[in-house]
Amino acid sequence: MAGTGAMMGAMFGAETGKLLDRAARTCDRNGSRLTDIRRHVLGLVLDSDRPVGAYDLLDRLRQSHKGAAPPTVYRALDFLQEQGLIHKVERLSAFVGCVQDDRGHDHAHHDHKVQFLICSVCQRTVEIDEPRIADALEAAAARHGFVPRRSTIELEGLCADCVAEADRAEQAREPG
Amino acid sequence: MAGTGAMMGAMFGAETGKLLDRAARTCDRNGSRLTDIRRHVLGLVLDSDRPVGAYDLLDRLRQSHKGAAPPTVYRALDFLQEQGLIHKVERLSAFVGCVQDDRGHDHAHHDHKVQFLICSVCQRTVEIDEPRIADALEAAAARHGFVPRRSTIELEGLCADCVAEADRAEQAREPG
DNA sequence: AGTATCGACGTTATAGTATAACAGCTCGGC
DNA sequence: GCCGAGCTGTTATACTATAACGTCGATACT
Repeated sequence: MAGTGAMMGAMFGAETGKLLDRAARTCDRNGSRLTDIRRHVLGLVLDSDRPVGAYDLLDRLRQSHKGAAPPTVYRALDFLQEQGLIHKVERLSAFVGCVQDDRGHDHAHHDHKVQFLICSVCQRTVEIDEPRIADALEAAAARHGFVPRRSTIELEGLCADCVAEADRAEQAREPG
Repeated sequence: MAGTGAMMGAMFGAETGKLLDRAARTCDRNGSRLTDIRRHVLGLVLDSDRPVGAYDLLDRLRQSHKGAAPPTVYRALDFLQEQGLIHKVERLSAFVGCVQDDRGHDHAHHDHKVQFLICSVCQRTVEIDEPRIADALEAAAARHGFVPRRSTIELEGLCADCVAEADRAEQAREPG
């Protein structure tokens, strides 16, 4: 019986496990509690290779937490967003993990400077971090006397893989 | 009985009326039909000084179109977005008008290069058009082999008016 | 130990946003 | 007149999110 927290870790792969441990340390530093449910939800998000919707998470969470209901998962998601451990992709109403380096840059600042590239075909979403984009937006805002708080910068289109795939399909139809 | 279309125009103010006529010409040029319902929904959006939700529009639409249901308004909204006559503000799940100059710049291009400043307090939302922001985002996308289609660039914060209001309230509490 | 408090969670109900599916109608071209 | 395409009517339902209230357990202070 070497601690239930450690048992939870075993439910995810090694890679995810490392990230979860890192997240736990982040929460410790913030004086907040990464409970079993929160840790589990974070694990589910991290284990996915694309953004996950709240009700998808709920279905998966129920496999281990029978009593889980929508508020269960939304509360966990709210917490994880506050900790900067996940982000919401607005266009998809779905969530992606964002576990930084331990000594990673200031999250409070980082949090509203993130950008996403969202593939319309495969839904895979990558986070990019080009401060100049958010900076340009904030500069424009300042010219309107606008005080910024949170930005949503998302670009929907085709990822490199799906472009290549589409090209291949095109070639097949018109081999000349 | 001088045409029902003209009668519809009378339901909105002069300013909105002009924009509606302009929108009608845009649709003509595109070979698409600005029907009564679509025109009415566009008028309601244009008449509001802040973004309007679909079900708000539905309530208002029902005052003249008794049988209107959610699909009625969503269809109109889809059409108007395709025509570039309105935009959706993702953070609010609400819609704002965007009727350009008659000889306005290319809409297909414009459409995915728009940015919004959204006030958390009063909800008023202004559209800004800083090509450099969208350009920077697309340049970053290109470096990932990503082919862009539509961007969502929204900044939530406090508009100049609400900042001033907040300052005044602050002064009142601490007059020193 | 007693107890006040606070944060997390359980549970039920409901609000808010959006679309599926199919039927009927109208308008313009033939 | 008839056909086809596009627009609308209608019903039902899916999906996303939160309100409201009760319980429980850990913590800290007495």
